[in-house]
This record gives sequence, C-alpha cells and structure tokens, in this order.
Amino acid sequence: MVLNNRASVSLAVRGRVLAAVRELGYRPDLMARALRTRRSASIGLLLSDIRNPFFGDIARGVEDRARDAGYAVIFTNTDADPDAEIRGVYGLASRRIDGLVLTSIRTTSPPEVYQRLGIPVVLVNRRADHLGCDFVGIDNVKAGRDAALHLVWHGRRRLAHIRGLPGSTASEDRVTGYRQALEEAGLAFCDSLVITGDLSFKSGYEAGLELGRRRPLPDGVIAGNDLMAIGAMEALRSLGIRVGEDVAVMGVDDIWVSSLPGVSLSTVRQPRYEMGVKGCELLLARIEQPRRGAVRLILDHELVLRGSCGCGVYGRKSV
Amino acid sequence: MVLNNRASVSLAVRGRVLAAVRELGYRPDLMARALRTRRSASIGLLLSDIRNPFFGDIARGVEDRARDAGYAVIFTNTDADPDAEIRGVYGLASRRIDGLVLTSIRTTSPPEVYQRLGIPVVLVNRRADHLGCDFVGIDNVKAGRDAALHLVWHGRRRLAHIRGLPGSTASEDRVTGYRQALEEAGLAFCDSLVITGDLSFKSGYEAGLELGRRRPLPDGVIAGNDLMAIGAMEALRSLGIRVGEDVAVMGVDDIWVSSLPGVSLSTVRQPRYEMGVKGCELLLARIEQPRRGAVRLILDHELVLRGSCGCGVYGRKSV
DNA sequence: TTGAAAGCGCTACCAG
DNA sequence: CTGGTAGCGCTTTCAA
Repeated sequence: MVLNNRASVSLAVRGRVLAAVRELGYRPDLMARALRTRRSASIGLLLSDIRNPFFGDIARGVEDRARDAGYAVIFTNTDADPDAEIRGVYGLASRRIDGLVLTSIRTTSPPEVYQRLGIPVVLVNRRADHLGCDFVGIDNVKAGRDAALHLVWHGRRRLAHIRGLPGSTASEDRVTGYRQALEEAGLAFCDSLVITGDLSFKSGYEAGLELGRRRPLPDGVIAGNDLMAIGAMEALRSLGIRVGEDVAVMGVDDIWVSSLPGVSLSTVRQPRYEMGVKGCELLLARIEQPRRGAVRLILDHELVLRGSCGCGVYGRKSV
Repeated sequence: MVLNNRASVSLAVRGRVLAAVRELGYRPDLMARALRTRRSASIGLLLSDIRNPFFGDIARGVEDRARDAGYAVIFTNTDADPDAEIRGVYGLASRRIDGLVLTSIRTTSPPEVYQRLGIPVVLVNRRADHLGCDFVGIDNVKAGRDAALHLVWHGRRRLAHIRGLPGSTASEDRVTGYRQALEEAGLAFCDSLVITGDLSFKSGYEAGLELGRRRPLPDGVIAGNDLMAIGAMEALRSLGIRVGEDVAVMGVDDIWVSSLPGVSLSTVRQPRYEMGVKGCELLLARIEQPRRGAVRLILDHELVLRGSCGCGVYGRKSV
C-alpha cells in the first residue's frame, strides 16, 4: 500500500516500509501485479522487419514514449506475411499485453482477429478502415500527388511509378495520388508505366532495370518508398542513364541513407519517429478510455529536394 | 493437463477438452502460467538505439530465434547511457524475464547489478570479462589489425584511427589491433592520429574534417564503425580530398548502406544477424542449464573490399 | 486416470 | 489508519 501510494498510511509505517524495501532490495513482481490487475503494463509492436530503417525509427518512437509511461514493448517481425501476423497477434495477446501497435496491417487482415482481442489496437502508417481503430500516419494520397506534381512542374511528362504491393493502403493511396497528379496535369495514365515492387531495395532495382530499358524512356519515376527509389537509381545508373537529368527520381520516406551525397534522393519526408510516438500516445490514451471515438491523426509530410529529381533546388518544401 | 501433454489422460477426455478449447477459443494465460512456473517465456534485449542498423540486424536475429523457441522479446533503448542501462535492466527484471541479451555493455557497468539479477545474461558484440557471462562477437583486435594491415600492404604509411568511446571493449580492441598492425609494419604510433568519436555519422564527419585539415594529410583512415567511416568520407570529400586515392578509408560492420555504389565503403564485415541468433541461442541454452561454464563464441569476420580503400580490388576476403 | 486443493505475488476489499 | 482475506489463472501435488 505504501508503494502504491494508498492515502491512508501513517508516516511512521510508511518510513519503516520504505526502509525495509531499500534494505531488502524489494522490487514488485509486475507479473503477479498484472495477473491481479489485468494490466501488464506492456504493449505489443508488430512490424514487418525491424532491420528496415523505416520501422526502426517508428519502433524507437514507440519505445521512447512507452518507457516514459512505464510500459514495456514486445516486438515481433512478420515479414509482411499474413499468417505470421496472425500468429504474432495471438502470441502477444496471450501475454496479456494492454494494447497493440500495428505498423503493417493489410487490407485483407481479418477484422475478427483484432476485434476479438478485446484490447486497444492502434494503426501506424497504414490505414485499415474496416477495423475502426485509431490511426496515425500521413496523407498518402497527397504525398503521392505532391511527389508527382513536383516532377510535372519541372517539365517531366512521362512519369512511371514503382508501387508497393497491393493490400497496403499506403501503397494504394500513393498510386491514387500519382494518378490524380497525372490527371491534373492533363497527362495520360498508362498501365505499363506502373510496376509493382515489395518495398525492398532489390525490387526497386529490378523495376529500375525494367523501366530503364523502355523506349521511349520514362523521364520521371515516383517510387513507393526510398528503398525502392534507391534501388531504381542504381539500376538506371548501371544502364548508363543519368539520374536527375535523363530521369528524375523521387521516393517517399526520407530515410537517413537518402541524405548521403552519394545517394542524394529527393523524397517525401515522413515523420516516422513522431508517428511512433503519436501512435503510442493514442494507444495509451485508449487504454485509459477504451470507449472514446476512433481518432485519425494525419501528420504533415514535406518534400525534401536533393539531386535525384533534377530540379536544381536543394532543401525542404512544405506542401 | 491435456494442453501440457500430461501423460495420464484418457483419449476420451483429451478429445472433449480439445473440442472445448477450440470452441471457446481458449488460449492459456502466459502471465498466470509465468507466475506459477516462474518462467515468463520472454527475454530482454538491451541496445543503445534500435534505429542504428547495426542493432537492428542483431535485434532481428535475436527475435527470430526467440520466436522459434516460443519466447517473446522485450527491448529497451539506452542510448549508451549507463543510468538508462541500469534502469532498463531493473525494468526488465521486474517483468520476470527469463534472460537478458546485452549488446552494448560498458566496461564500467557494475557487476553487482547483473549478478544479483539471478537470471542468465548474454553479451553480444562487446565483451565484459568482469561479468563472466556468455559472449558472442568477433575478434575485434584481429578485425582492427586486419583493416589496418590491408591499408599498409597497399602502401599506406600514415594511418589515422577514428575510435569509439572508451568503455567499450569492441572499441578498445580495435584500437589495440590498429596499434599491433602499425607495429608489425614498423610504423610509429602517433597519438594525434587517433580521434575519438561516439560511433555516430556526425562524430565521424567531425573527425573527418579534423583529419582532412592535418598536414601532412593522413593517407589512410580506419574507423571504428561504418557510420563514422561514412561520415569521415563525406567530410574528406567536402574538403576536396579524394577518398580511395588521397586517403584510403576502412570501416567495420558492413551495414547495408556501405554497399551502395555512391558510398562504396571498404569494411570489415561483422555477421550481425548471426550474432543475434547465436546470442539468443546461448541464452536459451543457459536458461536450460544455468550452471554450465561460460561460453565465448568468436565468429569470423571478413574484409569486404570496395572503392574507399583504393586497392583496386572488389570483393570479399577471408582473413 | 481423475479431480480437488494449494499457492505463485500481488491488489482490493472489508472489518476492526 | 491498519491488517487480514480472497482470488487473478495457472501448475503441481496428492488423494481418490
């Protein structure tokens, strides 16, 4: 009672208890406490691969905020595999986590699984409207549109898009934005200029190889993320194509690597760390108030201009 | 009893129980089980920053192996701060983790803390002989020596070293290796050619700036890790110094970025993922057999030659 | 082979 | 303000 700050404890007792605590090095067993209070003070974090710098940043944001609040974070890698996702969720649930942060939910993820859990779920990065959970991320339609329009404004007319796998709202939204931009610019949408990758460097490289062999050559490429953009740039260069001149390339994310002069990728900056922090905050808030309305938090993105888009500007640009 | 495979259960009962389990969607409460068995089936992972690709890879290795074995991984970031390390350890301990993986132990870390824990501890990457724990990592003396000797063999005579902070055996060992190489090559060790960084890109950049202004210019730089090496390269280039020609640069780690053509860092490859996997295995083994002798597992490293060392060779080289 | 009962360490409740 | 007691969901022991 002393340790839990129960009001009604005399100072004398309080002192004696505290002394004993110190002397014995007593630390409450959070496991037993959890069993009793039905609160484990731990949350789960599901991501596709912690090695991916995108998720690393989010994870750090989540953990920082969680630690502040006395929560522990249990993480699991799913490699974007639906089965692994389900197993991961169940595994975490049986550990009695108080809430769950999902970073790579798929539109095909079975809602029952999450609804039956009986614990709050927050979505970071990808929406999943059919789940009705709290969400934090950027407006990916606008992000895709902004990236494409930037190239259009700088005279690019034949824009290709390397999109992420279907099943991710982030990928779908960026495609939508790309199409919107084409339409606004009065450019025709062409199916063959959209190539699907899996957000990895390798898939970007392959897409780049493919696009670089096309004639007429596309004069602009919007990639669904930085990793694929960097892969595509490598591929284009290996084909003797000058990035920033023959072809303008833009990514989405602004991971650290993109800022290296040898890479110099123009991109749409996504505030990943903040997404993690905010996501965790949404979760903590909902743990406190389970029945408040679902919150959808849209953070701002900005264009980060470097060499790969060939517009000659270096710096950031709010959009 | 059915779920725990108690031998003495009739087939009839077993069937009925299993049916009920399925129907009700029963999942054992691991928390309650932990309270009773004193085993939580979870382990702790302490690292300085999950955003650092070095730790991301280790974390993935640990989690993969842990998940295979039915263990959950709780991670905490310490930013290499000793106080945060202690708090992190206590925080994890009160959650009754079955074991702990430490990736950035400091030589000054108080042994009592770890010994009093009463749970197995495994060290990954950095040794800490005063703790007497299991360990997995590479031979950093040899790594530092191999890197330096490589440059020496290619004619470099004025080798600088950007070392990591004191308090890390990995950093100290690499310095030792660097000195050994100089000695073997009959080169004088010069204090002023050793600059201390904190393993970050920024500190590498600053060190590079500093070294690049020295006259005579060092003709080779061994960095304590890739992040600092990349920072140093940027700095040198910004000074108009040609990396690979005027100055040869080598790092240690071989993080993914280093392989990008625009970076092309020659480095000593450390098997990070395997270190994570093996570290987790050592831990699981010790959880089973707490009193077996301490194991020290030294994994092989290899030289990965790219453009930054200017030796004209591209590829891997076992050492 | 079965089921009843005790108890892991904690918190919440309640009577003193 | 204090301390005793019940019980969280599980495993383990023991008697039937």
